Amino acid sequence: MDELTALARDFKALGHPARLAILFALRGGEQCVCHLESALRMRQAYISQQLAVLKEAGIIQDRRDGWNMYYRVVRPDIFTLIEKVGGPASRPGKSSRRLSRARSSSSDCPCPKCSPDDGSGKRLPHAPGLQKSLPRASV
Amino acid sequence: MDELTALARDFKALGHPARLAILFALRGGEQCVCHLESALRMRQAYISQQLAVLKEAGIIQDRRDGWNMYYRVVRPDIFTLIEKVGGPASRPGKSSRRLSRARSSSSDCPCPKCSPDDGSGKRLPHAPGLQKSLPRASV
DNA sequence: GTATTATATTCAATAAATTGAATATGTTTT
DNA sequence: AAAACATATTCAATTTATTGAATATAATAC
Repeated sequence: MDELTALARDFKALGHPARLAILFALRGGEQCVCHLESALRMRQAYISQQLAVLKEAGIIQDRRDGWNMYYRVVRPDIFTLIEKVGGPASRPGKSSRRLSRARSSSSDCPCPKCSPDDGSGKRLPHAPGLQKSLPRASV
Repeated sequence: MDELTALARDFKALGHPARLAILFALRGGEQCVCHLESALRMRQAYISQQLAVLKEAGIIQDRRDGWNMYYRVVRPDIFTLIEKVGGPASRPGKSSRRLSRARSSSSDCPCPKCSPDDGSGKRLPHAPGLQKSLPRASV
């Protein structure tokens, strides 16, 4: 690929507020999706989509551990980069709630990293997930 | 505007190979559009469009001098930035000719900066520019 | 096995970016 | 004034990004 095109592709991957918010959330190290869901107050599917973009761009990588997928930034220069453009850019928690809500609070992430086994193993079971695969219109 | 959104907007402006090529061409200082046209081998209208995007993003500013518009980068941090991500990124002339051709060669820019008065004032007059404003369909 | 949990993918509708072509605007020259 | 020049804008067609909703997949618990 053209060198300028490759560079432009990097910038394009960074050119989205939700993706930047995710990257800021990953500053301290790897995090699972459910943690991002809690911390950023975005829907799970939406986060997964944006993570896929960042992964495709080679900025992050993932790792599975049981139920959880942990994502991490594999190009630390990205952070020095972000600070370069934005000036301070050092308060990840201040992401506004423009994006749709998901989990109720930031302390709501059930992954072993965020809640290192508090004894009460059960967490609010939600509506039984019956998922009948209804056939789609043929066109 | 949201801080992340503002930052994302900056990155988005950089997320295009033609705009990066323009920025590289402006590294040495201000240049007129006709110079960019020659140096980058892109059509004039196309360059103007991309310049407008960069200007809108606050990355460049312009200055008129007689016939010519001179553009300059008003945020030098942009360059340190570009080198950060792309690695070397130091040969602006290597831009591939994926984009349509315009002037015949790089030594073809007629602005006073590039051709500081060579005496032979005349340069290839092209077809007489008759521009009848034909009315457009009403919808 | 089934149910549950965490995450990913697909679909679809809309919005925005890309880019060539045509034309308009502003400046200088004559 | 008109002509020539440098640059900007508009239009339109196409492609790509965005994003909510629904559903699928993979791992674990039972």
